[in-house]
Amino acid sequence: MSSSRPTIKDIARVTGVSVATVSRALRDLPYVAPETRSRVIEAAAELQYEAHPQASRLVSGRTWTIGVAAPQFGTWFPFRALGGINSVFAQAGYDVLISMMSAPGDRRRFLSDARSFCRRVDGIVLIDTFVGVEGDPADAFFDRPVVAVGERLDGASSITIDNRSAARRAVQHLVDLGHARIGLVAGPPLPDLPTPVPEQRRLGYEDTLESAGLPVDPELAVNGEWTAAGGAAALATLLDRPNPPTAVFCMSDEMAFGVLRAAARRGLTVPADLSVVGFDDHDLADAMGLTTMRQAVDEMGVRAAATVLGLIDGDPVTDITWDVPLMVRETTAKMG
Amino acid sequence: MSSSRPTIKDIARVTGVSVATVSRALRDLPYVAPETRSRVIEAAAELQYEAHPQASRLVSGRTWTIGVAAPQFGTWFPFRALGGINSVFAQAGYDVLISMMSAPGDRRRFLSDARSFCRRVDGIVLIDTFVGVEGDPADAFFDRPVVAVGERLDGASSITIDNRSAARRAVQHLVDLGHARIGLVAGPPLPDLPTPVPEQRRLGYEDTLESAGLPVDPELAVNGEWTAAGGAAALATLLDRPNPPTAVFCMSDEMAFGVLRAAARRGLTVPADLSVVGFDDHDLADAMGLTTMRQAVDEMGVRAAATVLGLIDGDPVTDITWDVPLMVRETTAKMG
DNA sequence: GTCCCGCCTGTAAACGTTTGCATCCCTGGG
DNA sequence: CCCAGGGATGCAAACGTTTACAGGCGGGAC
Repeated sequence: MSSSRPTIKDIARVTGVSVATVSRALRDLPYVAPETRSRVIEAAAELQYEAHPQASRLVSGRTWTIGVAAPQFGTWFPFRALGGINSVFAQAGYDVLISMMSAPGDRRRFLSDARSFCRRVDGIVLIDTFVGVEGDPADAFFDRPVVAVGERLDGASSITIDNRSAARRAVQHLVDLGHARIGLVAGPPLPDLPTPVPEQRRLGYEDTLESAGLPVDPELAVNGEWTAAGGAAALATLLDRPNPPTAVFCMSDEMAFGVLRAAARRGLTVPADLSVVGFDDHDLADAMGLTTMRQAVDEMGVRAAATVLGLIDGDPVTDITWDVPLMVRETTAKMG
Repeated sequence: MSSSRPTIKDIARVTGVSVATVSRALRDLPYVAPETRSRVIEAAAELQYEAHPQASRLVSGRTWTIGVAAPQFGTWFPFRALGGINSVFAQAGYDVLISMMSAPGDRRRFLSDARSFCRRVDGIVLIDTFVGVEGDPADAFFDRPVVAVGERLDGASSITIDNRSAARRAVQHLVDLGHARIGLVAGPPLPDLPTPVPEQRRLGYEDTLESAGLPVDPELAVNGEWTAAGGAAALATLLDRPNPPTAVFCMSDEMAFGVLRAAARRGLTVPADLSVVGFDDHDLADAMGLTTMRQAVDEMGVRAAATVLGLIDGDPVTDITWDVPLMVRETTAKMG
């Protein structure tokens, strides 16, 4: 009784009104006399009263919490998105509960526990979880409003980019500079994460070559890991080909960084000897002078969060396609 | 009644026992007949029953949630730590609630709302929040077990590194290679985040110079932002000095990346013309060949999480100092 | 002077668990 | 044969809110 936190009853006793009135006064509900309300608010401030979250959640059903599911590949993309997402929810008074998928099997586990996850949250943001690829709509997994970032999902709002078109434009940039032998540093399909992204980016690459009348040479496309080391290894492979490329398109900036380094080690100057374009606009891309396709991940996160709040308020489901502009910097130049 | 989730009462009705027995059976408490227990478990599985989190939290006081507070400077450090932290808690059946501090003022707000944050969690992990610098112990803010990563905090367990000693060893490495003019690319104090880290690293830098009998030349120490661009700008400044350094120690890897790029632009070869050592062991450090001081952030996160779980179980408060080994790679070489 | 209606307030029933306590039954020891 | 004791179970009271419902009170319309 001494040190424990004050309850709504304490406020009621102190102010001489009922708990119902206190509850109404504190939540700005109508039908409370102005003078009563201010007395209650004052007493609550005095006693440093705060409603017990679990109690109010139990009865009202609102958890004032949003769940965010994110993969842990790379560290860059999901965290940036999380930053944007968090800022909106913090502002709106929501807590953010995260479910990170790091180990293999985590994704499956998340999906099978999805309904239990839903009970703790009022809405859900999915980052690159590719829930829809199995063909089920959102409500097969979730009974809360859902926004998917990175994929379309039936029954959920979505924020996506057009990977194919973006890749097309990246490669077109190289074509426009006069390059005819353009390599592809591709990321492999991810184990445990059925993403169509690598395939889309590859298709975009091929689209542009074909429309430019250039041959699609399988020798010029190599898979590396989705890391800088993978990019470096991939470039090494490309440069060992009998007829190496004069430019490369990398499916991610991290791979592009590896490519830049591997090129330097081989004594090649970028962009004089080799043009490089990446994908993402990684935090370091600007400082590295990397030409790349810009995904404004934090802004996408902000938008995703706002969309969830809208869904909770009854807004209809929407699909948003995000613009991915080409950022020309210093790793691409006219063919020699 | 039709579509809503089953409650403990439904299980009780189906199995013909009381709700109390169901509750005990499902939580592995003693005093339940083996046959009763299995009947209950079976029925629960059949109906896909799961206890309502808010209800059980309300009465038991356990939230089965851990709060993690992290700054958003850089994107690398806190997210890596979060990965490690999350893996442990997921394993242990805890949810993870995050409180990211991105905007100026967020830190103060977090601290003033700390008690309210506590009500939602059973324990707290603080990443580089520097709560202790004001001189108050942990229980001035929190009434839950706390583990601080990156600082010591009275009344809380902690996982820290010795920044001064690590910086000393980084610079000693350069001294050992024969360098006599060693630059410092320092990060500035962070607005809104009273961290002693930059000062400690600077002191370590000076320690080594002094013990090596080298002058501490203020011309050789410059502040850049804690970014690659900041590092690049800092190096440019250093190289414009009348008597430029032959080696630099950078307070972070991101700054070091900027330094590497700025060096290349100036036509300097690393490490032939300039040795560079960083601090952190950023995800890209290995691929970039950067010599650096390794902070195994994910492992620190794992340890921090395990420590919180220990505190919840009644373990005593402990302070752990993490080892920061020098990773010699390809950006440092013998002088001349 | 009534009546009606709308503002304000209180009473009490949820919400779905956990848990202290009482009860019942069965077994084994005296 | 009785009684102590402990395992198994049920009853009911919490936990701290929100909210449906029922009044009470006052003022304006008639």
